[in-house]
Amino acid sequence: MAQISLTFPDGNARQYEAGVTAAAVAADISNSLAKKAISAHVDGAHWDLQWPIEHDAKIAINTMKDELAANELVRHDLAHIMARAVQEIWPETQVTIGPVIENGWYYDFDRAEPFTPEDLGHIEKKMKEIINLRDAVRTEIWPRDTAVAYYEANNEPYKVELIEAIPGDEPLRMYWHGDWQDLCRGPHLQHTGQVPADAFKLMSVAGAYWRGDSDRAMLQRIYGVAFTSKEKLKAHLTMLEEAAKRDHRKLGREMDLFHFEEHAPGSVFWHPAGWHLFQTLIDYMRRRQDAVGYVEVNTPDIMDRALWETSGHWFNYMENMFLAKTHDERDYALKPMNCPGHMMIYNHTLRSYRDLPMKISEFGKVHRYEPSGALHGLLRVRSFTQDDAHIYCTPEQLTDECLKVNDLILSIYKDFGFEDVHVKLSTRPENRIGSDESWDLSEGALKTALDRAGMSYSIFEGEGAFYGPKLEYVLRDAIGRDWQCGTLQVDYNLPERFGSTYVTPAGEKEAPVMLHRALFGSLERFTGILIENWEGKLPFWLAPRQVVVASIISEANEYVQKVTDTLRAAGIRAEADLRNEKINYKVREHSLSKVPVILACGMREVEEETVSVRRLGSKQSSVVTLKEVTETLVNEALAPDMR
RNA sequence: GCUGCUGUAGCUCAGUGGUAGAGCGCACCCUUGGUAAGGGUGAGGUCGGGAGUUCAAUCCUCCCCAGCAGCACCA
Repeated sequence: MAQISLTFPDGNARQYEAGVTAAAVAADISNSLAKKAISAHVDGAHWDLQWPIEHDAKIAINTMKDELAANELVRHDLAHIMARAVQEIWPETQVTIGPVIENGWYYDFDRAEPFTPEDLGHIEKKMKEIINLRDAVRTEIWPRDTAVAYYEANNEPYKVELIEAIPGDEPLRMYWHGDWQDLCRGPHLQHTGQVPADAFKLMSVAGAYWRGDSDRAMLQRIYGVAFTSKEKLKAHLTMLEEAAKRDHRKLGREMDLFHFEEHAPGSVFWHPAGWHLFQTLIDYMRRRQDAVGYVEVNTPDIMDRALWETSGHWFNYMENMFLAKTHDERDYALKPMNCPGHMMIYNHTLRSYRDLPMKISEFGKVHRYEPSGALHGLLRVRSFTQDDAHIYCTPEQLTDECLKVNDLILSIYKDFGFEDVHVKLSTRPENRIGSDESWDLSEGALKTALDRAGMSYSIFEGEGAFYGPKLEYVLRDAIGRDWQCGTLQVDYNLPERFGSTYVTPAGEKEAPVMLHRALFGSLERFTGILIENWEGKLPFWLAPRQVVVASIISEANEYVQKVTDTLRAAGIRAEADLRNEKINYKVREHSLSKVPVILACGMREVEEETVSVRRLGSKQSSVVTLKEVTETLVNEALAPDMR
């Protein structure tokens, strides 16, 4: 028997016979480790304790204390245990796939009857029974024919399809949790009792397409969350409750920012306060763009079909477009993008290389007929305002311009408190226009710009727009959720389709390259993200209602009005609250609606020409002079780029 | 769009085969109160829309619309 050498994390090595299992290695170290062991890492690969090790390797034995490995195993075993529970309760149910995801797992089932919320309770109970059985987990590698025959005999066509999709040279591994069997890559725990029975919870049932394909069967997916301890589960559930409190749809109502109506699904009715916030964002962006050479334009919302045929939208984007036919049968469409309008402006006169790069911006309201199920508050709407711009430049200027956009976008996100930004590069999709050469060039330009900026990014093959590849800027908010906002796209196609040119130094006409970019992305979405990120407690400069001046007794009303007028004259958004209510009541109400500053005035303040300042989130108040508070607030009201 | 669930007063929700209720909010009155709900009175609803079953539908059935969760799609 050949000998192999296994090196432990502390640098020591031991000799074993080839084919030794990680479990045997653990047992060789100590009995207690053998009991506590859950898996191993062998040369960095997550390794089932039952798998044989054939070669010299680095090895580390994992216990429940190794959080990453433990979570993966617990969640993966729970996926199997849940599938077993479901098949024990409803034997006619077919199983498909059940992967580990962030915080838990899911498993997709095919069953005629829908699972109900009550069913989840029954399944959970059955799962706990299975865990208590402490059934051994074992694994084998099967020949392909045997596996296919087995699943055909058991009427599990989904599994047969899965096997057929696995490359022929890959071994097929089977796992058993007790008598229940599943095709699975592994690794797994040693017995079901290793799963903490009190640290998981089934969360919800939802539809999901087989293999993620909307043309295929709709399965039923059960989601679960699981951790290594009851406390961690509890912490996760608490976090979910916190996230629910931040829901911008709820806060939008409480802060009286906007609402939706069933006759305009996916379109926002902005209330005065919400619209003020929206305009504050536009003012800010307009200043930032003015500072770096953009010019602002405005183009029509409804344009003739012919324009959309030229741009390619009519044939490539039709299902997302709102159409408008007039009584005389002329076909128009509401713009789903601003680019064709900007092409008209670019093309309106002869352009010189001296005009480039030319940066045309527009706060353009676009309409897209999104699938009904996609709508989600402000974050996914059917009519939205883009902080859109198109940069026309020469091929030589392209990379530099991409870099400038990248710099601007990062600087802007920073002003809003977002420093954790991920970039996704989406490359040519199947449904596209333009030559492969132009796609090579545009994808290359984006990659070069990212590399030069030293940005890390992930590539999403085939997810670009139909006219060009795109960078997507994804923001991570205060509670770790990701939101796609800004975008930068390179386009060789539209200038060509619209016959756009510029005159070169040599007097020849050439086609410019075009960049599409949006930094907030959608003002609606960005507003929603800001609300959630700050839990409605917006920074002073963004808060639509900045100050409420509240009287404590009615004798102070005149003074309250004077304070309010003083602040308003200084440019602060202040309101007087002279209602015949107790100060407790006023404080509570304005705190709930997230007004950042409450200034209370009673007779003391009247006599001393002061105000009692209470900041949102603070339980304390401090008395300062009217002059002083005005100066402080005027300073705080400045946007970050004005300071 | 797909699967499941939901739709009752401005908001949050209870309720019933015999045409409706609470709390908050709103209006009015009393109360002038010092930092997260003072008290009283009152006004608000074709029970999402349409059709069907029934002597009778807010409730049961079907269709449509909208919302929620997830999937698919996306800024």
